[in-house]
Amino acid sequence: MNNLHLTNSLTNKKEIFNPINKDNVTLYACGPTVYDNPHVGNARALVVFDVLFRILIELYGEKKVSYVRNITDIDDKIIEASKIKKISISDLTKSVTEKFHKDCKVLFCLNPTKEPKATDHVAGMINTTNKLIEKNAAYEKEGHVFFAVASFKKYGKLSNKNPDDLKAGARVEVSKLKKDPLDFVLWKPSDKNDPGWDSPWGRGRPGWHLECSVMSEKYLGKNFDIHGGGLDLIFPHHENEIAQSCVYNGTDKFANYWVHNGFVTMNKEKMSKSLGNITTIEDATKKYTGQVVRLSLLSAQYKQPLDWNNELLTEQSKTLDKWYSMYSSEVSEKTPNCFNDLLDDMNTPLYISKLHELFQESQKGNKDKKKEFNKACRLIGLFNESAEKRAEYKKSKVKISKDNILSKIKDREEAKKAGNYKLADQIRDDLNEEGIDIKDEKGKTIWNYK
RNA sequence: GGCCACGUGGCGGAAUGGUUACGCAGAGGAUUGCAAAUCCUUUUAUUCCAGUUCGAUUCUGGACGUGGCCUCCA
Repeated sequence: MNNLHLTNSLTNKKEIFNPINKDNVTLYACGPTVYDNPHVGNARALVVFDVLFRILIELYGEKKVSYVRNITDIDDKIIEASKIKKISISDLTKSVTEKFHKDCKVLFCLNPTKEPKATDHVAGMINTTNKLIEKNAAYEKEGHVFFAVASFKKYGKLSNKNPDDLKAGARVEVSKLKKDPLDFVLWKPSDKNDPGWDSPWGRGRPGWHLECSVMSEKYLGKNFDIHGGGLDLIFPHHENEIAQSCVYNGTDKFANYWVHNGFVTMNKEKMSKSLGNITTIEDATKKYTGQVVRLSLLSAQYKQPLDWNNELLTEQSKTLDKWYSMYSSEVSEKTPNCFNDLLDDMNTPLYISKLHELFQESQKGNKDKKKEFNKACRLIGLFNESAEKRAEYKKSKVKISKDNILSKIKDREEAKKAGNYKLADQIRDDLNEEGIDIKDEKGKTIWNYK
């Protein structure tokens, strides 16, 4: 397989990826709503699309891929959170955005080409809303503007839903202002104290789906290659994006490929804020390293569910420890053979199995394989910190001082010489407790931070 | 209720119409003062039923089970 294949949610089939323009391959991924600290579920989407970005870069070249990931900094959840936390909206969004950026860095995600904010694009959203009204695809009612779903015939194609079923199964109270229960809001009025912008329909703020349509068009064009996000965004978010963009653009083509990642689960249940079963990225990367979290997130194929638990993390942590013994700054220039496994719908587990093979061969002294191993690790965002830096990180978790360690090791060596193995073993056990790994190799004591 | 995904060894997790995934754990061996690390060898699996087929874990149908979407969510 030398072509990239992706499962397209539009068709539910694995398809060969053909970009519209090989000199500018375009990827849009839904970014965070900055109202609370990002959790491991958010991290999965982040890492999955980072890997896709890296694959595209490897295939088409760094300068020929445009990756846009938005930041949603206006939303009802943000307003609510700022009231609960009693801090201003701008302080809240600023601090959460900072935290998000920190998490991205810890997870070794590349910076997207562009990271637009919703609040910088309100004018564009008003403009789009106006056009949709002109086209009779939207209507104003008491300061609200709704998109009329009936104006888009293909509504429901992405999420595999037919509008009649949706109406029948409606579980939410429908606003009386809507002509059709499926219609969704493009613009809504803001209370005096809530953030708002002046518009032809009064002071208000945009609905959620509109920003992605406006920003993707601005930075990637009316028709672009890949749109990604979590499985839970398919309906209604992405369905609504498609509807409003297609009607606005007067086409039936928006993103050509829709890629959706599966959920992170806890005890088989979706990790989500509303269920309260979340682990923040900050906590996860504190306890383990960012790389361990990253490798764990890639241990299942992106569409499959991924259960988050200690066993997973400790296993990946062990793997990375092992692998780091073959860390090298000498990296092969060639694309490794196993890259093909990534091309096959990002089959990261299969790719990782090849990393194990390459590791074994490099350990046996095969220098080419070692270079290839190092290249292959970097390709999915591993080995981004040197072995020394990683050791430093581990050192920070150990309380005992280096001098103390060295002196204890000296004591142990003397005890060994004297044949006092009981004492020597005791010292080794003690150091082990402190987080120091001791091994005797060829008569020498080798020690490492665990 | 509608729609979707999934069900592989002790665990995680790929693949495949007939041949070892891989990792962790377990067992045996080499090595070691004993360990650790490493290396070698090795045990264990395709939810159930029916069909198609020379042959199905893989394709088709059904049953059961799990999870998800239908409301904010990555």
